[in-house]
Amino acid sequence: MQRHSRQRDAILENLCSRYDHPTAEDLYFSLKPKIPALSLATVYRNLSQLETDGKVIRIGSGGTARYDGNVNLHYHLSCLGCSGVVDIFLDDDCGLTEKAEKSFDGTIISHSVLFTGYCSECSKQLG
Amino acid sequence: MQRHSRQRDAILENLCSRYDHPTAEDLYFSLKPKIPALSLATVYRNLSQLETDGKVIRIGSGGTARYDGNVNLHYHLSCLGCSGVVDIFLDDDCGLTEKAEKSFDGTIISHSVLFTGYCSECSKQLG
DNA sequence: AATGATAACGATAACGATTATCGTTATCAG
DNA sequence: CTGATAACGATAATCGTTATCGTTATCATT
Repeated sequence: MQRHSRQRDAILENLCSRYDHPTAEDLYFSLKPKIPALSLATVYRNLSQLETDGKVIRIGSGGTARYDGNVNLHYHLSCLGCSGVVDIFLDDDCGLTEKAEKSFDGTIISHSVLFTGYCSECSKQLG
Repeated sequence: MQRHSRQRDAILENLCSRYDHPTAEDLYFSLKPKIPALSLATVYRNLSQLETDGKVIRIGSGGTARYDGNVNLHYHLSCLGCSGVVDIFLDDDCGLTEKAEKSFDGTIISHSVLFTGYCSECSKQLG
């Protein structure tokens, strides 16, 4: 039985109001002023719970995990310059799931695409 | 100046001869009998070197990284049942890179697709 | 073949992100 | 209002990975 919690509300609300794919620690420091008693463990706990509830997406781009409050189908680019993550919106999923299901014998539930390269700003700086 | 090393050869050879996407530790234990003095640090060191040399692919599916000696374009499925990783071969990349380049202002170097679901064996068991 | 510079090694300490523990607090059905 | 317990905060523990450091192996140059 899942109970209501102010902390979980605040975490989800904060995450959904931003588009910079914060880490658990980013969220922690962002919420600390509003909820001084907040613990980092609580942020991790709730992020993983929100993920299993399908309300949040974890982007496991190596080292530190980042989170996204937008659960609609879209992809990400991990920038080699600033090591940030930016959204990549395509019109469709290119039929990736159907093609994959034809080529193998198991069950596909979801998929994620992670591009590697340089974001708009870092691209300009490199010329 | 990169020097030759028996350990690196053995790691690459072992990785390329198998299709189970082993972790660094898997490779370590697999090679230990043949090279008793091998250190786990050496395995990590060489895997990351082989990765930057483009001879190996790191699959950063959350927790523990797995490695793939097949550097040709193909994708992976992370099985929710056995938590293994299996290959997904598609005929093409569905034009993913071109579509993404049109929809955003930066530079794309590569991409990876990770499907989530159940492998052939785990699918059958679930019926 | 011997030499010397240094890349790579092995062992292990350090690191950092995440998870587990545990006593306390907040939620909520009865 | 009350009791059961989900969730909390603080912090210790875990675990994959990286850094350190003294030693060894590689290899271009004698």
